[in-house]
Amino acid sequence: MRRTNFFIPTLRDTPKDAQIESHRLMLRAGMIQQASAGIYSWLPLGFRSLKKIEQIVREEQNAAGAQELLMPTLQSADLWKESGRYEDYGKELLRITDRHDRDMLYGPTNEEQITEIFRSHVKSYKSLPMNLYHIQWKFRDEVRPRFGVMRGREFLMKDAYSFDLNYRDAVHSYNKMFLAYLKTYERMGLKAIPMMADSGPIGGDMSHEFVILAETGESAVFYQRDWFEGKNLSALEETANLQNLVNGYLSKYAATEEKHDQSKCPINEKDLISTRGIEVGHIFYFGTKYSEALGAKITGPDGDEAPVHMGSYGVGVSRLVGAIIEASHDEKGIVWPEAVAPFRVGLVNIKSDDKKCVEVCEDVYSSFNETKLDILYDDRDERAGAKLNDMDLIGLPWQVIVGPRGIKSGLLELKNRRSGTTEDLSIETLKQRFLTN
RNA sequence: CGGAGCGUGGCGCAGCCUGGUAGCGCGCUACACUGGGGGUGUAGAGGUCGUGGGUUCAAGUCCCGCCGCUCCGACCA
Repeated sequence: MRRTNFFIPTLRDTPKDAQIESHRLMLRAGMIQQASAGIYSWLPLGFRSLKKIEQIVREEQNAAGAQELLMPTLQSADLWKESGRYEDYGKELLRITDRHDRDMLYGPTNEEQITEIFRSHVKSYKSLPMNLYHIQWKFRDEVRPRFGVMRGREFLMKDAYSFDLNYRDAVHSYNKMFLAYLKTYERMGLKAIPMMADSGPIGGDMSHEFVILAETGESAVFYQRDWFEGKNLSALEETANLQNLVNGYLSKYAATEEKHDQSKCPINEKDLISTRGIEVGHIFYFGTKYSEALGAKITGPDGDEAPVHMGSYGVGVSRLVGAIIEASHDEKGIVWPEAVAPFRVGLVNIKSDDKKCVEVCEDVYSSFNETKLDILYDDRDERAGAKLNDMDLIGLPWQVIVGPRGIKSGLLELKNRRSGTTEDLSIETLKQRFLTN
């Protein structure tokens, strides 16, 4: 993509409303624009990262055997009255009335809807296990939205719902999701810790929050000092016993503020790290809470009918964009992990009226494009400083810098955004580095 | 929902106390010089001062209502 054809309204000044670094950077890098409190438009650059994150979530859900579908954002209130949550959910639920004066709501979550789908089609244990998910916009009318997309009112979330015959099978489904989550976050370059958590208004008795550590995180978290030792996700292959794998992750102490009680904590205070974290996923097993309320019953092998056992599994997709930036930035701007960067490589022409520089840039640009490798070519007629600062702000993992200085000896510069290290390469070496394999 | 604050060109702000020609920096447009970390000069464009009412000869400025946004707290993916 050419920068002159790609809308990135970067800001030099920091908008005063932004309070935390990820929010400031998203605004400055031209990724989002606030539409109203807690509601954002995703501009092209932000949209690209959002979609990359969404796609990783999707791939890992599919790999774990979940099936994607899509449920609407607007729901009839009827099902919610049936489950009792229309009354219970309180003011966070955005209630709407249509022209016929029917009660509607903008879904904050979809347990009722998915249960309705399930109950009208699935009657036998032979169809189980089943896990259905969608990636859809949700709305929770937070009293006080803040921190940009990390705590918006409208947000994009992946929510999966598992259906099983009994508790034992449900735990297996839960474990599969548990491990899928670890893989998902790892692919995004994040270290997420599963923590014992409260299940909140969704209800249930087994629940974990996936938390990434960040000083500016919204909640206090506690975990054992040596938590990360011996954790190896590549051991997550299907060969092993799922429960053992999960147990391995849960063997060391980690809990959110609500669940943590120092007086009852098995870990000595000096071996415990107290910091802050951002919740980027939450999984629940809640048994038959909704299936009973909504009459989602299945017939077992013994011929008896019983409510299906359910779990739900959320990933805050839009929140992750902010969370990743919160966990990965420096004083110059964003530092994207490669898998979720809006573009993998940024190409900077230092001297845009130099014929030779243009020629080399066009060469690099077209050969990267041919292989569908994400590249953003800053072809604007700006000063070098402006382009380089912008590139650092946007935070693409690699910068290819083309200027007259290097061109003389047939070299261009490759800079790693994270480490800041640069090396001089020939065009051919550069192409080989990125375009092979 | 309790407490606090802010709405003035695209962004950041001054002007309000003490009423009297709407300003600054950045950005934007054109041209020239310039060209490896946001350069310089010249000439420009751009504002219903959130909104409705009131006081006054006169309101960005004073008074009242409303709306929006932000911060602290309580709450949450």
